[in-house]
Amino acid sequence: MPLERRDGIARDRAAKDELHEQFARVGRALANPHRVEILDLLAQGERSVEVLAARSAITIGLASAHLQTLRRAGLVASRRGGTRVIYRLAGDDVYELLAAVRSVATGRIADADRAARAYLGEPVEAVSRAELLERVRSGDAVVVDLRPAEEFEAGHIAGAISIPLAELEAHLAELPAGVEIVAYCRGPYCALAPQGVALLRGAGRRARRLEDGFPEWRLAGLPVAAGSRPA
Amino acid sequence: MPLERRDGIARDRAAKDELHEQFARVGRALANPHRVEILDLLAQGERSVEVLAARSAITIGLASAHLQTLRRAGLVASRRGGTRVIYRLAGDDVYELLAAVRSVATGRIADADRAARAYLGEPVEAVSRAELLERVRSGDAVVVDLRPAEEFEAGHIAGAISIPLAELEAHLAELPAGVEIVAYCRGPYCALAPQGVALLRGAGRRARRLEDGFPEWRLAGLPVAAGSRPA
DNA sequence: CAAGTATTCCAAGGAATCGTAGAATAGCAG
DNA sequence: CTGCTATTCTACGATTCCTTGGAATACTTG
Repeated sequence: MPLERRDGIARDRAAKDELHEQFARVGRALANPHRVEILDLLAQGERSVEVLAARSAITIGLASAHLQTLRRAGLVASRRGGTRVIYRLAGDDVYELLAAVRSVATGRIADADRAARAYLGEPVEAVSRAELLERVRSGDAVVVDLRPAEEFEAGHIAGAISIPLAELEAHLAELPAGVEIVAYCRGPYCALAPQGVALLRGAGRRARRLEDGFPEWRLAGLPVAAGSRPA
Repeated sequence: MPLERRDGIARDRAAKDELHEQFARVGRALANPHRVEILDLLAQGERSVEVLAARSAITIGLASAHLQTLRRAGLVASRRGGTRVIYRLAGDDVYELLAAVRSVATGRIADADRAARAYLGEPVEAVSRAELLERVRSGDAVVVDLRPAEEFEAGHIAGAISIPLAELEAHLAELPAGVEIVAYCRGPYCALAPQGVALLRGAGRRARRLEDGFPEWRLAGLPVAAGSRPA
């Protein structure tokens, strides 16, 4: 084989290796459980390092380090907001990537499916986005956002009311009787909605969860709202 | 805070950590450049360890180890075929995951975009799948599969002819003059089609590449064929 | 400009991963 | 049953990643 040709192939291989190395950088960013959890949290809206650390139960220093790993991989971006640094997902494609990872995991790894069932409980019938949209229009259902208040404020399904799961029991009386309650939270792997539905049913209410969560609703282009919750 | 409540939260956190750990297993599988390349090769069709090792320029032992990492993560499956072990992608969702990783990488990491351009050359206008379908029906174009013969045999666009890139120059005369030549290969990050198009244009032919590659064509539900190429 | 605080940086130990080389295994073919 | 070959297993050093604790930095706010 002539030298020129061999050089061409070697150059090709080096460029190909470099490209795959770059792809693997994204894989490495997804290779740590804390980073996956942080991405899930950021899908609800932008957050400071401090809040992310608290919600994912790690130290601030560790959260900062993971956030910078994510930033180097292009998955998150940041801005300064007053005295703190606010991180956000770099784009909708990042959430779609996260969704693909979780879907493959639960669909293809038996242990992952088991872990999901252990955390979420056995899957129950969910309300589709289309059905919910219709029933809200006809006043046939009330939509409850079970996430922490700050996540509701950063963005929520238009017309939903905010009742963080911890406060749900105390606010049962505020929920109208007669109509079905549809609860939602962060996404398909968030335990708030299943737990809320179980609590509501235990209290004798008709309740179901919405399929998936707020990020999927927003990405579907359905009506959303933002801002503080009414007193 | 009552003990019962704290226990509940602690149990929750353990279950949540375990779930995120499972998600991260998939991320770890994508965290190595050789594994990414192997997935790209397997998207063309099932392959033995030996062939995968040769095509990705690594030793057999290393290929075997990576394949088992991928299998533990649920991304590939294997069967025994005669004297060899044949690996395949575990499902179409795995290719979609790979596509999401590569798309985020090139879209969000400047170095990755640079590496893609270095390997593939500057992007040129591609033929859409819909357009190609139409022009093949009207006999207005000829479709050339530039991948190695074995990948063509494992599955190709219906009506395409197989001319591996290395043989393209020698088979120029077989390509009809007058009609445009549409070349395709493994996917959007495969260099065969860009190189083939450059060669054809250098020989005075009208040539463009198909957008993406064979896996995307198949996943779009468009007509495919399999089997050895005509002599 | 000074004080306060959120975040980042740094150092270090321990764990996991990577790639190589060679031995061991498994299953087909004769 | 025996030989052959593709694949897997094992052991190892080198490298990278993870986490912690504390020091350093940067920026806002008054």
